[in-house]
Amino acid sequence: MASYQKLTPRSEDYSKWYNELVVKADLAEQSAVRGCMVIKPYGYAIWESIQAELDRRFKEKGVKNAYFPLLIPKSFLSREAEHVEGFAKECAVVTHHRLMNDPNGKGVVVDPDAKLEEELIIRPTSETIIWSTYKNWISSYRDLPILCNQWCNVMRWEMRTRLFLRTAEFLWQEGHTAHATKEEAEDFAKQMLDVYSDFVTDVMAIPVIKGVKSPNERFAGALNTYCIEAMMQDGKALQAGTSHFLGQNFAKSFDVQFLNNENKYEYVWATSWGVSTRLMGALIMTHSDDNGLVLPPHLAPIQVVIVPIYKKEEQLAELLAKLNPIADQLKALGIRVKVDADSKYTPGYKFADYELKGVPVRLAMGGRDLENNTIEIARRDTQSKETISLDGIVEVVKNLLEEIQKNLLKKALDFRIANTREVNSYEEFKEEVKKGGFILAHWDGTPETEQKIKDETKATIRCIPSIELPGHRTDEPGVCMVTGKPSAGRVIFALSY
RNA sequence: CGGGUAGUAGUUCAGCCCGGUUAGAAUGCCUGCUUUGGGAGCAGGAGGUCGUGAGUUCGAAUCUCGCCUACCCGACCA
Repeated sequence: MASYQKLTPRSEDYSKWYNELVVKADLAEQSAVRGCMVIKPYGYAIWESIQAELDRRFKEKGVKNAYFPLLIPKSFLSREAEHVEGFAKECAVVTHHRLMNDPNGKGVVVDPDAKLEEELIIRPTSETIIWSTYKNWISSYRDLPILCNQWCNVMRWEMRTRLFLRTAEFLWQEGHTAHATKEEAEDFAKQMLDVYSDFVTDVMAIPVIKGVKSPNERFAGALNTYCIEAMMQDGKALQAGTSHFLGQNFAKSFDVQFLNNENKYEYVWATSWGVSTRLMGALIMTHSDDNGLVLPPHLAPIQVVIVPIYKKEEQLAELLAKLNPIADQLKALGIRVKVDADSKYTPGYKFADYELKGVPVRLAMGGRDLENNTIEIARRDTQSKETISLDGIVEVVKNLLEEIQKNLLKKALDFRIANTREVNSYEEFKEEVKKGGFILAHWDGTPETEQKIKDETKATIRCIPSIELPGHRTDEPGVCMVTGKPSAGRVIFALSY
């Protein structure tokens, strides 16, 4: 059960607040293995909602789910030069296939005779195993496009881990598509970014900026990485999703060619795109407050909790006679409702606990309400509550859920706008970066300059925005704040997760 | 992976410096009664090989070393 202790306030220690919230809201906890988390039922329910909604949207694009193996032959990774360079440092490697009793002691040890001929790596991403497979699936332009996605776990041996934000093992989906033309592949990568952007905005109520990654931040092996970037409450940026145009890099590395309608061989064009359990971190750090989690209604496992306040069993029966029909009507509208008549906890305890868990709307009814034909309705996002007439309560709740959804998005967007600013000199930039938020500045487009800025300020280019930002023009030319060389437009700099 | 800090009941922590009764507290948990409009009260009860493995010692939660895990700062990264 939840602890009585309050969360560390965000203003005191943001990082501590986050860590405590994840555990106390019952989302996830540490496991015995470094960097690997246990996602608890309440947290997993949220992830399942994310999965279900995204999966539906993928399928609308014609994407089909499949499954590729966890283990990848070590040699596959090195087929694509940049890819191996990007991932080699953080791969877990399987070297043996058997254990044996320790001949001089207790327990078991690795059997030295069971060494694998070729070592296997645990997938940090699946491009290589998938492209080695696609080679067998593709021979003609009639086989294209191939649009596959898999929901799975991957492992990257991280040095410094945090629940949901950066774990050694994490859950994600990875889509991998094969196309006959460059234009089609590039277009598909952008379409999938739109899917992410719409989902994160409409369902998670997190405003995002669509854009393109600078070369330094590009996915290892991609020609272009499109991304959505969100701003957390502490002003740091978080990459919420990426979609890559892979060109023909993997097709060439794995020799995947098709015969076009002129009977000529061509290499296949590829994309890959993914979002991970990191979205859970984005969700938490966008909306939640010092009292706990705040969930957007579209994603909340429980959207409405109903708490009867009673003194005697007879009174509970009387209250439930009123409350159960309300719950049924809400359920009939597809609203996820929980009636909590458990006598084990007092109403006050329940109020605090459901706030910690982020339930968007709470209804409470007691003796006074019975007399007056009223009910108390409280919303999690603003922490406000009022007592209203029972008449039309179902409609009121339904509308309130939508209002909360909108309000959360607006609040987050207002915050982002308030913390986005233009900077023109590098001196000013150095000062402004420390304050957090997004900084729009001119950059000469070279990796060297980007690296210099990163080394000196820790800020990186989050993206070259491809959408209009409220109150700012980013597409006007200027001069690089560092080198004075020409710049095509402003890019977004920030400290990031 | 480097530097720092920490690990004792489900949880938060005291005890450790200065080794020596049966290792404590709060909270949570279980039982009963009583309560229930913002984390209720009383009574009783269960719960620990002190992260782990070695070592020092007559004796280790306490001293030494290795390892594991977490947190903070770096490097790296979704």
